[in-house]
Amino acid sequence: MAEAPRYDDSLTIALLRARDAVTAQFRDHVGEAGLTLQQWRVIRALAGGTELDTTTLASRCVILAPSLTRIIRHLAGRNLVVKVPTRDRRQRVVRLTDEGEALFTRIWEVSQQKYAAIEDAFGRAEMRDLVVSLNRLRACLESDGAPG
Amino acid sequence: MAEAPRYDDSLTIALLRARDAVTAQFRDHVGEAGLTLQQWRVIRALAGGTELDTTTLASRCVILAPSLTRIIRHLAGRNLVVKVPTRDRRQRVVRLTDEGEALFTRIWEVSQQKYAAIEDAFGRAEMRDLVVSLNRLRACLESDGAPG
DNA sequence: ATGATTTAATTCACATGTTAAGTAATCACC
DNA sequence: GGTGATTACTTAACATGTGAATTAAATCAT
Repeated sequence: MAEAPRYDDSLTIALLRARDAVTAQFRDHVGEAGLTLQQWRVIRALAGGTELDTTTLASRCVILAPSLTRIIRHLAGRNLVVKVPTRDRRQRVVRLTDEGEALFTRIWEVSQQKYAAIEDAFGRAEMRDLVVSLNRLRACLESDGAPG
Repeated sequence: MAEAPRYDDSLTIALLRARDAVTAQFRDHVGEAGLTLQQWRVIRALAGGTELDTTTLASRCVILAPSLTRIIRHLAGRNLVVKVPTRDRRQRVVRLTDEGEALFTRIWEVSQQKYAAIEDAFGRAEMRDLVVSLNRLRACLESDGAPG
């Protein structure tokens, strides 16, 4: 068992590299608008007048709650999102401002093109299969199949 | 829970979620040994007496150079890695100490079991296909197929 | 050799990841 | 209708992600 572990085939590494490669396609464009990719995911999730609470936003954007708190504060400081009053005052529900919607629209158009370019390069069917496979992997693990 | 707007960049989200699900399988175990997952990747890459410079290490572990600088400093402070003298004195080549190798061995055994459990849950063939697919995706994007 | 250029790594500044602890509002229940 | 548990979020503390600037050492072109 002293054999040096093979590293290149590792699922973890493959996931990290693939994620890096994909996000790299968008980072510069989003960055030119003064947003990080995480901030952009939040903006996107709220586009079109959608109002969401922190927990739902965190889940959809795959961002942990403490990070989201900071991101929301940042975006609110730039007047891109605003708080929406709620019945349950523990919840923090936000939506985009007009300025936020405008920024979304500006970024979204090019972003879509870049996504389409990835589909073209990799193949539409293969990409759909890949997403299905990734989601199945997640389902397997989250249904408590693995931890020893 | 209201209607969820479709995420057209579901690939990004799927990658993030899958990565979270996979890393979650290892985080607790590695954490009990006092390591983060990134620190563990470094230890793992150096296991078995391997000597590597910062650039190679960063590439194999999918960690950016500035992060790696801090991680190496941290691990050196815990006496898990040491610097190896080099001809080119710009390079920083490191290897594990005996203590580092011992810690690796201790974690590696259980880690392997957890990895096998993932294979069992998801399917060995499917997992191999998934890794191939992820690597092909990366190859497509890095060969300059997409950026506008 | 000398200086310009390139390379390897680090530092800096800020944003996010991650866990644990804290706070305030709601809920369950008697 | 007040008390304890739960929920939703925030803060705090530290580690990493990220891009730009910096330092130090090797290489290159005269």
